[in-house]
Amino acid sequence: MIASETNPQMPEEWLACLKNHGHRITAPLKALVEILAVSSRALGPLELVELGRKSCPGMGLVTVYRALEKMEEAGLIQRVHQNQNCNMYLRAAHGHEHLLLCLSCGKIEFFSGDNLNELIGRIAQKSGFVIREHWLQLYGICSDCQEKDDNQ
Amino acid sequence: MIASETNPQMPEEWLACLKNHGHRITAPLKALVEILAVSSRALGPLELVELGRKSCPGMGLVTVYRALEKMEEAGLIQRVHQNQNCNMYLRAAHGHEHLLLCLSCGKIEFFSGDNLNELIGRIAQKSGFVIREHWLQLYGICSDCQEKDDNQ
DNA sequence: GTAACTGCAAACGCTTTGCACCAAG
DNA sequence: CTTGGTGCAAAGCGTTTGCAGTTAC
Repeated sequence: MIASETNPQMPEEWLACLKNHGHRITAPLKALVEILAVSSRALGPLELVELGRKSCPGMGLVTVYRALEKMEEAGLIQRVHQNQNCNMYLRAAHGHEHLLLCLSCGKIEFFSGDNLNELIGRIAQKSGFVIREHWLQLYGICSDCQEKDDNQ
Repeated sequence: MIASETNPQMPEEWLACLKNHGHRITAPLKALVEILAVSSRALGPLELVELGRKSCPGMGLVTVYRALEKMEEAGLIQRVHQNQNCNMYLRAAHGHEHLLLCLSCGKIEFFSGDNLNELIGRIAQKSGFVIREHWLQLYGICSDCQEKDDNQ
């Protein structure tokens, strides 16, 4: 099972978390939470206003930036780094998850179960570094996009 | 042995490579190559102009951007992604190298010898993705910075 | 000699800040 | 009622583009 299967109760949990962090639950924030909590793609500020305006017309771009700041600080979302755009956001990893990104459609799944301890120990010894964290991402083509390619 | 040990002949090889790509070898380009080919830290445009002006006074920031474009296109440098700044450049990885970054001083070493085939195969099977590439980075504290911390 | 490269200045686009009004609690 | 949040407009900042002069080859 892949961990990115969406959990329909998540938006409510996000709002509770944001409330706990001292933030008010406003319509724009709620709209953005409902988008980001279930998105299987990383989204940038411009996409987020556009999507957000569907349920919250007139939402300003500035509000998106401020909401992203709050959600990131609350540990709900993470910035996704890709070759080009590093300003896209996705729900934060739970525990020891890493990202698997589709190079064609941008879909992202989470995976876990890497065991890098042996490698990390070896590199630490060779380099003299004390290793604090690691960052692993896999890039490929998701099954939907493979089918699309086959049909062309 | 860590692969980032600098190779003194590298700047000349970079210039030959850039020439092969149809670029003229000018003073600013040469100065920037001499900096980037041997740097053990990722450098941003502003740091690069500043460093470049030591051997090439009056160098413009625009020239740095254009030189970076050429070097990246020629495969000589890569963009380094970090939590904050994603606009810093380092020599490109040779073959199957990955990065090991010092969180304290920014020093970067290359390492190789990861074996993720088993993991990649398992994730491919579970997710249905065809995996094309992977991206692995380790973050830690280098031995110099460990000593500094000890002395404080 | 010619075309690519340079540095400057202006333009551009994304992000942040200031502010008056609004609304959550 | 209080104060954090909103949307607008303006400012800020890193990057890109246009251009006339310069230089590699």
